[in-house]
Formats: sequence, structure tokens, C-alpha cells
Amino acid sequence: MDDVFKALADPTRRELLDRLHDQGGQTLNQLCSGLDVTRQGVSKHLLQLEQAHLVVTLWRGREKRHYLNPVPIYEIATRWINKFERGRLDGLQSLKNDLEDCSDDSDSTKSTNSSLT
Amino acid sequence: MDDVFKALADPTRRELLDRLHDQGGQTLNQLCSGLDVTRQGVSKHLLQLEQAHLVVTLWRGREKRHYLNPVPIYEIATRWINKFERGRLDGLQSLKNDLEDCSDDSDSTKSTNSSLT
DNA sequence: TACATATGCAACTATTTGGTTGCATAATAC
DNA sequence: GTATTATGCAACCAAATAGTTGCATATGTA
Repeated sequence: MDDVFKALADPTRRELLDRLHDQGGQTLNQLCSGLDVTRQGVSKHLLQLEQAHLVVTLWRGREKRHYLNPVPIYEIATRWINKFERGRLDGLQSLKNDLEDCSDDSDSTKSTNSSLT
Repeated sequence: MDDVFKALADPTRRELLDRLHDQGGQTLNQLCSGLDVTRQGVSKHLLQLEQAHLVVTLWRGREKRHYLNPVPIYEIATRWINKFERGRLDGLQSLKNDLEDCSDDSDSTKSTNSSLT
């Protein structure tokens, strides 16, 4: 489980998960495009995602297809969110806003939905 | 959002979240007991959890009470899990087991539910 | 007041981590 | 067979991180 949290702690790896969530089965070279990291850099990130079981792979000839596995993320949610809380949170955008507003944060200007990195 | 993932990436901080999920309103010194880290170490961890909005605090005299905030964790789940997938996953322990079984992991003996760290 | 309790801040260190370059291996195309 | 494409492995480096020690501040209590 430690591998899952470590894997999610990097913005490049989260970007890769976003792309695989958008379209599964992409290869390493496909996933490299647009990222300002070398191919080997991306390769190492994908390896970490694999070891965390967040990404499952399938060899097709010389190509390695990558797919997102949502199970570990689901386990994170169920760890700290009770069933009844999940029910409440599902509809309560207001609660989120309330917690944001009353926080003594330095820059309370930024909205919550802006720029997931 | 980056702060949330970084905060969750450390086992000590996850242990703190577990304790606050178990009982809210604990102080720094209460949370120190049992952890093999100094008070200042725990303090720095709690500060990171605060900045990630995973923990909300409330001053009571000279005591600082700590409470868990589940909202950021809920947002993680909704990022990579589609609504229909959430519905399926809710009842499908079997899917999780299947994915574990067919994984090419070195030590496939360990069960999924054992020892969240 | 004097003392104990509860927390915060700053400097320093060892380890981890993200990224690189260079070379090796394997499958497809000509 | 030769060239090209797709990926993997190892060594190296700079930056971030977890942890420490020491001191400062503020709130209760005798």
C-alpha cells in the first residue's frame, strides 16, 4: 500500500494516470509525447505505477500496452471515508466550500476546482 | 492538490490520519504517544497535513485540537474512478482478488487486506 | 511570582527521489 | 541480413525530504 501513495505523490505520474484514464492501452512512446521528461524518465515513472498496481500492462509484440487500474484508489477512499460520510459527500459541494472558506490559509483566493496538478 | 498527495505519501502521516479518523480532537502530545519520532517530527507532519487540508485544527486555550477532513480524499477517488465504476467496485471484492491473483508480483502470498502501512 | 505544560521556529544532516546519459536487447520492416 | 523501432538496465547527480537538536513563546497552575 505504501507504493500506491508514493506513486501518487508525483505530478508527472498523476498526469500519466489521467492520460490512461482518458485512453487505455497506450505505449511508452505514446505517453512520452508532451511531457518535458526523457523517455527513460517516463519509463521509470510507469514502472513505479506498475509496482503500485495502479497501472496494468499487456505485451503485444514489441509494444507494451498500459491500462489504469482503479482498485487501489478505491481502497484509499474507503480507508478514511465512512460509508455514511460517502453518502453525504456525494451531494455536498457546499460542505467543501464551507471548509475552504473558514480555513486560515494564506491565499484563500484560489478555488478548489482550479488546476488539479 | 499536490500538497494532498505529498502529505499522503508518508506512513507516519497516514498513521496520524488513522488515529484522527478513530478519534478526533486529539492534541499534538496525544498524537506523539507510540510513534518513534520526536515531538517536533510529529509537529512537522501535522503541519503538512494541515496545509493539505487533510487535517483541520481548533485552538482551545493552549491546546491545539486536530480533526480529520475527508473531503480531499474524496476528491482523489472521484478523479480516476467513474461513477459507473464506483458502483461496480462497491460490491466487487472479487474483481480486486482477480487483479491480485493474475499480477506477476514477486511475493503473491500476501493478502490485500493485511497491514495497510 | 515561579513553575510546569503545550506548542512553534530555525539550523543542520542523512537519505530518498526525479532526472539525466549511455549502452543493451528484442521485435518489426526493408 | 540490415536498419529501424520499442523498450529495459545501470551509473551518476541535484534537489527534496524526514528526522534530529536547541531555543523561544504562550498558557495554565501552585
